[in-house]
Amino acid sequence: MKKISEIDRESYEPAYAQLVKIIKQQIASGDFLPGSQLPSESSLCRSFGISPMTVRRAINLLLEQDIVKTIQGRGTFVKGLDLGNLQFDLRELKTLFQDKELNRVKILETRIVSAQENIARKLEISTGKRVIFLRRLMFRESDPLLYHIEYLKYDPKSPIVEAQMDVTSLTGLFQSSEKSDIKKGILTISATLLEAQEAALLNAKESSPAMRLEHTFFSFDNRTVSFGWFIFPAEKINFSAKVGIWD
Amino acid sequence: MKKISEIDRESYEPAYAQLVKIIKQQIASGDFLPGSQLPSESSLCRSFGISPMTVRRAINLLLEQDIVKTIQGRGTFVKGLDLGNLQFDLRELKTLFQDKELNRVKILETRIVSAQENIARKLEISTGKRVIFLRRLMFRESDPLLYHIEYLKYDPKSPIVEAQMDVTSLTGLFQSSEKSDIKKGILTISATLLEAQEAALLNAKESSPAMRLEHTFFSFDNRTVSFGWFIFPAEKINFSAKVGIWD
DNA sequence: AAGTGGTCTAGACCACCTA
DNA sequence: AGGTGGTCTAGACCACTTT
Repeated sequence: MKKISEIDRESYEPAYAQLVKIIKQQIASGDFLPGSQLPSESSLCRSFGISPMTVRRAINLLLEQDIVKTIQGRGTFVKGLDLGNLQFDLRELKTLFQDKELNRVKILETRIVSAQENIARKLEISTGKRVIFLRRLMFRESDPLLYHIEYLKYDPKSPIVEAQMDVTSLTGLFQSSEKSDIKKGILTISATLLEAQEAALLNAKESSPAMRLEHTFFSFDNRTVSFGWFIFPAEKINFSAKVGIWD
Repeated sequence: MKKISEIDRESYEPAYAQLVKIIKQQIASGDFLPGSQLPSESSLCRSFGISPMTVRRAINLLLEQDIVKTIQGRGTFVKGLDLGNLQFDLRELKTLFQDKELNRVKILETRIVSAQENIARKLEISTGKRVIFLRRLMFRESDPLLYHIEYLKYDPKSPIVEAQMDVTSLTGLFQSSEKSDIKKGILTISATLLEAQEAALLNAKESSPAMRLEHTFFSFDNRTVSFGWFIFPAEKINFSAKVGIWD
């Protein structure tokens, strides 16, 4: 039960974080192979001179990172790779919206239209009702990158329309926007081909591959307030994810 | 400082999980709007009759779920939606590989070839060196769904080749595979068009949209062991993600 | 000075598994 | 019975922000 490494109590880095690092490093260097059992929690307490709660917290973090799995009464074991838990995030998109100066959003069209059948169904209203129709184009250094189409529910009785439009604005969505009227949303990503109009706007070839990110947003009373989709050419952006132990 | 709800100490559900539910429910029902401040941790301790560590754990979970943000010395605040932290997972793919009986994997080709320049660069070997070339097709109920191409580094001196092939098998990757030789991997998802051969195999039309999931895997000594990609027609699969508070 | 989040302790008790 | 993970306590101390 030798200590490979020790917790530095003077460090600004919390003990649990240090323990996470140590264990990850030991796994990465092959001290513990996938499938093998880690030292028990009480053993780790003794080895590192820290209390059970601190060890537990470190283990919980390793669990979240999908590096380890626990079986009550048996022990803690090193996991192998598992693509099923792979997660792609949209940080790349987020960074695009960070710098407001460099990246502008151009509103191509905004008007009130009668909802067609498919839109009405998505917004949970009756066909023909009025909805707000939006078309936006977003640039990265004057290069068109993202085309956005959105249908917003229009309620003249409670005209929070401007607030909705602000909230649903691109910059608002990709920053941590406070005070929004939106409680939840569901997004779906898929592959598609650029139509003529889209290709022209995005400065790309017609029928070339593109990613389509469809969204539906709901208000705090669980009613649909917005439906739409983003289109971006495949060669201009893509998403990456890492699995396993990266250091 | 009225209690809206209480912790049930008889429940099998841990106190911290119950507190998470209660706070989420209160936010979802509009008791705390985005931007507003939550009761302090000590206040929550008193209100619910639980200890600081238990409250802390609940807050940490809300932080992970991106529902709340904390500022030391100021308080805990409700966050609005933030698509920047949106995460897509491949659970849908994973479930496909769960039932081994229904979904079979057909190996179309497996042979040793000389590495072309681009493959050699990916595998960090010199051009012309021998690599293992694999082509697989995966079915969902006799419907071709996934086409997989992979190049494996071939090292005759330490012929762990079979182990590698097993590890890199589709079923192995999407289940929680123990004892793999792979330490980490990086995946990139993008949109593409089906080429003639791909379309024929996948029972789809040529030049129709498809998702491409490229992967590179590394061994425990940080050397590249595998490079390849999955192709699946857009209409047969897509990925969803939820944001905000869903219950 | 008082209130806030953040870390940590040194035990306790429970549920589960193996022997 | 003894070891394992899992939860929880009732305090302590610290860093930070506001008053």
